[in-house]
Amino acid sequence: MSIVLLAKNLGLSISTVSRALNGYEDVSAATRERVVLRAKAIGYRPNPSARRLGAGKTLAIGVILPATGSTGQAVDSMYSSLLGGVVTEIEPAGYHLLASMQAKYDDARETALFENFIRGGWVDGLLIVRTRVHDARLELARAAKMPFVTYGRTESDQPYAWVDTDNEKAFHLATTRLLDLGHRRIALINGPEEYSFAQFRRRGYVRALASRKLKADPTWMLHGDLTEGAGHELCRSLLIRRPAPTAFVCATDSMAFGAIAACREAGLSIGSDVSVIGYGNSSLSAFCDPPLTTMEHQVFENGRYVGRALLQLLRKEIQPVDVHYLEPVVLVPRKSDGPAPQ
Amino acid sequence: MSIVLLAKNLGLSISTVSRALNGYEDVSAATRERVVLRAKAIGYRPNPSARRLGAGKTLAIGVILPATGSTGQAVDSMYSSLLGGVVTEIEPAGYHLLASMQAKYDDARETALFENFIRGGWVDGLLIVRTRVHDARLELARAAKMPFVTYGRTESDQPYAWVDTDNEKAFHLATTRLLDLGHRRIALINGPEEYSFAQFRRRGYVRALASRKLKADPTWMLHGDLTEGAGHELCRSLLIRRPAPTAFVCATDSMAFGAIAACREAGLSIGSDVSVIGYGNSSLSAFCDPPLTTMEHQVFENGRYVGRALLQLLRKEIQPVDVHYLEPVVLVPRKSDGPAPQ
DNA sequence: TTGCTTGACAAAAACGTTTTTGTCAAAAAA
DNA sequence: TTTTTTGACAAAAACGTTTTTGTCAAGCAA
Repeated sequence: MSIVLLAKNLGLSISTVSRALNGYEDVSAATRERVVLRAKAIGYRPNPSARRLGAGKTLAIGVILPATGSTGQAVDSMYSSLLGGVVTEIEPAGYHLLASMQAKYDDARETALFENFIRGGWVDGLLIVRTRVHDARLELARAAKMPFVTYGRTESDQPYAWVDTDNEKAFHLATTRLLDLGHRRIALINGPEEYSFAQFRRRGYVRALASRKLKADPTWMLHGDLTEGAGHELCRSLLIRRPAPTAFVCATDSMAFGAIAACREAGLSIGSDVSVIGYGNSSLSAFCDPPLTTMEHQVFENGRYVGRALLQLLRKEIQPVDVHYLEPVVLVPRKSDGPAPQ
Repeated sequence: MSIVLLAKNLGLSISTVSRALNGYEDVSAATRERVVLRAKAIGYRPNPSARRLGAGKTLAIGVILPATGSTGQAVDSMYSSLLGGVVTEIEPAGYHLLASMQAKYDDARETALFENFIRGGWVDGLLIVRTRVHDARLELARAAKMPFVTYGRTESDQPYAWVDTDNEKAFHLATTRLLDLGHRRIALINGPEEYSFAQFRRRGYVRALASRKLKADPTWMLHGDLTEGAGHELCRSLLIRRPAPTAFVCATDSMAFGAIAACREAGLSIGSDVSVIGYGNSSLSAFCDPPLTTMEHQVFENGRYVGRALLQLLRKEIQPVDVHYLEPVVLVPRKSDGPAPQ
């Protein structure tokens, strides 16, 4: 069922039918309605491939999922929600999400893959996730004149469209909370330092300490991947120091659970001997023992924001500089933290 | 940089260049090599849209992610890994993954979306996830003559390509383990009953009981969504019964964590007063307290299997009937289960 | 020599749209 | 009345490939 048949069926030209369906003004309202009705009646669906070729658009948004973990086989589950939000917004506009994946962290390979993806003409726009402090992907996208939105900020001398969580505020909040509880030996169990979110978090932590005239000890700010295993390992390495920390701020709930495991193994009671704060408000955090004090993070909603921004950028309704959305972060107090032990 | 320019540059016809690049036999080896080299040198990349239109293929595999939860905003994080596996396999073959999403469970809307997706000519093949006992999507895909692989089995009178986990075996294994530990009052905290995996799990559970001449009590086989909240709620409703269960087999680790929370609230000691077994071997399960006895589930690897099967189906190298992969399941013993209390 | 096959390439059609340009009557302005 | 504008549609070009069909010389068999 092509547009040719539909046009024949209506006794109109192909161009009129096409323009009627696409809402152009040089088609009378009566004709437009007739076309739309008949199209629906006989089940006409424009062929996407032809549409793409004709219009020079792919009707797709691309995303390259970063694999994590040493085997490169795990994908951060957060992305499920993020992409869900993006799709929710772009789908009604006729766009789809084209997902690629970077099998394992490897800078040269990633660049090649990314380059091929954007220069190959697969997508009209791009979602760049898990930004690094210096992120080559932005240059590649710009060079290809490909509209993009980053999820997370990065260092760039030109304006770019970003959606991010207020990581600095979040960790300032968490650290301040612990300081208010009387803690003075607070450790930071952070994510990989090449990611910009880790830098923001560290900054929030350092600022909070500084505002109480405390100097952050670099050996108490550790980095690891965002897993229970890393959280466990890093926490253990901190607990054997003397004096040991009395509190831990962790980059993810997963890391916090790992840290809690390490504390328990050391015979410490969570929430009294030692305090742990996570990040993400995972569904589990309310059900573990003790319930985890953590920070709320609306990933799905952020995805929706990203989707809307991308659509507007594609339509040139806005400029990259107009997309600067910093999600506010809320602390969810539960039972994994408490007053500092004497 | 179109194929026209490349052809001109080489002094060859467009058709010869196209056929050379696509490895046809009616191009001499010398010419083919010359074309390939020159294409690389001047950075020629075939335009995907034109390729799709010309060849009548979309070079894309479609998947519709099911949203879960009452708000319809959560996407099961398992899919990140599954899709990661799929992409890993199809990417090198030049295929991409087109992800759509069903915003909220709604049968009519879902069918419409699915129909549009496959009839709209967006994809060459389909991944159907989270199969239901009776799944209308298979009929739709078949009617559209769209190759597909399901992740999970379903009831169908025709052969179809599926990849699934041996849910029945898994729950037989878990239940038998609890029986061997002396438990006689074992409850099943299952997933939503419309999903076929829930049926298989129930079957495994019932069979295990039957093999010890025990009859499964229907009121001890409960269904809920795959969250901590549901696990918590269901477990609590079971614990107030007299006699109460001494063991729980749960459909996911998340549900198990919820169940554990409920047991703890009831003052029960996990692993001695009461036993809980989860499913999925989530990264957390090794780090919680007590470490969770659960079942290993290789989602990423299953995704790879799905990807390979889809490619072979598209190339007509195999038939749907040839794709019946049942992932074996392994029980990972930890500390959340133990001998039945006296 | 003649006719048939084969190897290697070229020409042209096809894919199904969108977009640009063209047409022509009716309405409006000069 | 004549010219210009406008409204509504049609014709044709363009998008960049793949696929089908055609060509023609060289090689081979009759």
